[in-house]
Amino acid sequence: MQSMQATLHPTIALLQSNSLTTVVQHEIERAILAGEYAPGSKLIEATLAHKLGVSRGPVREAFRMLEEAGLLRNEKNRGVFVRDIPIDEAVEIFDLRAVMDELVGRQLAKRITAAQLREVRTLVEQMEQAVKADDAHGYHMLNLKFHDRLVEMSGNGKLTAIYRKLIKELSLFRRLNLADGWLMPVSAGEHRQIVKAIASGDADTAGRAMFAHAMESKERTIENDLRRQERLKADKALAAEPDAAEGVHRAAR
Amino acid sequence: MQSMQATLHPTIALLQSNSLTTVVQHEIERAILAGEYAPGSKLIEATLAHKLGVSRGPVREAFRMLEEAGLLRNEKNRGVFVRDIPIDEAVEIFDLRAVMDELVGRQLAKRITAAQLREVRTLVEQMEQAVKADDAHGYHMLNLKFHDRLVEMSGNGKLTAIYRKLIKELSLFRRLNLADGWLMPVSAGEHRQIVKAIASGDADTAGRAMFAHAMESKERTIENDLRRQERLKADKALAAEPDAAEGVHRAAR
DNA sequence: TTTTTGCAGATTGTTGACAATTCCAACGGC
DNA sequence: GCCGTTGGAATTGTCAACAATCTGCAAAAA
Repeated sequence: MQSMQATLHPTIALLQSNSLTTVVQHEIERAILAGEYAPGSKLIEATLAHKLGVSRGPVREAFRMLEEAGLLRNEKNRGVFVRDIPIDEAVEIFDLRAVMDELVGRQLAKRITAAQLREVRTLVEQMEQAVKADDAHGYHMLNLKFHDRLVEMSGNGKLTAIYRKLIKELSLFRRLNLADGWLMPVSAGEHRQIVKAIASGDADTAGRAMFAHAMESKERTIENDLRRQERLKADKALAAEPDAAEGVHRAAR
Repeated sequence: MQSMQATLHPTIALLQSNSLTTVVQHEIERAILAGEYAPGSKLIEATLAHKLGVSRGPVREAFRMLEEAGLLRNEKNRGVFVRDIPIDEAVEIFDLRAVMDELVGRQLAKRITAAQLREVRTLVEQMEQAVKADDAHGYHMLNLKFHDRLVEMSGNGKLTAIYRKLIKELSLFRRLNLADGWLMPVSAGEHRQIVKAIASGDADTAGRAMFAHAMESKERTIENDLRRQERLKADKALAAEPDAAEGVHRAAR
């Protein structure tokens, strides 16, 4: 009798365990992380409900979940908005991630298996190929996967869950996106060091390598944001005096 | 004009920013943390809605939030239950908390103010008085406050939020409650050391002190759980052979 | 011109009704 | 006695309607 459960068609099994609320939640989360809704933009219950072919109830419940997950912000009687992470919060997240990564490194140095080591080495090689091919997007994806796998391999489920939550929130920090074309080779070199330290079995060294790597990307992000702020200020000054520098190509709006 | 906002009566301001969902969420959370709903017990939408004088909608939305917050667990078509944290997850949380506390210690060593130092010293003294008075409950409350204040003083909002979330989940680890009458004096001594290390301004020492303290309570919890498991097993063995040891006073059921 | 007031449309907050599912106990066949 | 079945009760999932609130604009007042 119970064995029939296993033979059910995948689609049916999906509808059996997922309520509409869950489906809606995942779809909205996917869309947000894919950048289909920009940070700060407003989500309208009725519109989404109609688009997904459900009533407003499940949409509202999904909103409450995503709100608690840190992806949406709710203003009573005004609506829900995609959250926009300010630079200060991003920095806080980086500090937190650093100590979490340090723990990951320490744990992995002690308990990583040969198969897992092969897997992360493959990822590092793929990243180095992406650097050679100047494929920033591919590199970014591999980088995310590399760190996600390391955290998962640490064996601490709670840590994994919180790490992923933080990464999702970080992706709402707009200014991050344009930062990664920068110093791919440096980051790639650090990855090789990390794997080496973990493979050596030295917990302290592995922890330090992970911590340092996280702090590096924090510093890179801060610098990049400063540059960005300055460029924006300069842009504004130009807009205030439109008679000067007519031929300069500027961003639209 | 805008200054009027600030002069609003507190009650009005409360109703203005809190929807029914929010109120219900906080009430259920309070009840859970106060132990009014035991871990594993089921919460019925209609019952709660009636008790709080609202319809099921807000209750369901509050459920989704508390689910995401890790206090409730949802089984489709079967209902929501107060989560019961298994020992393995509790251990994971302790490891996480340890590295977070280490970060707190490092940050505080650098940036704690004189006023803040006075405040935590007062808390330590109050804890020592609780030890003398053999007031386990008072000690427990002060201990929670002591650590919460330290985390908050670290100035990292994200860390504070996650720390509090973890503490709430830990409180659902039933077996914890009976563990604290144990070694209050030891724990109290460690607190004094922590404050001393922070006051000295040495980041490494302060971090280590915080880390070590967290690990100590982890070990204490594990030991206590082992003892508990054994006692339970012995109890079961007795129940299986009811003819032996008739006069022994045993827990009901 | 500037500010205020009033209204209409859009959107969110809340509710009660209905559909789908699970639970449980009584029943009957083996 | 044991197992599967079959009702009905309890509970959750979903929906559509209504109430409350906000937004933007246009007309009126200063």
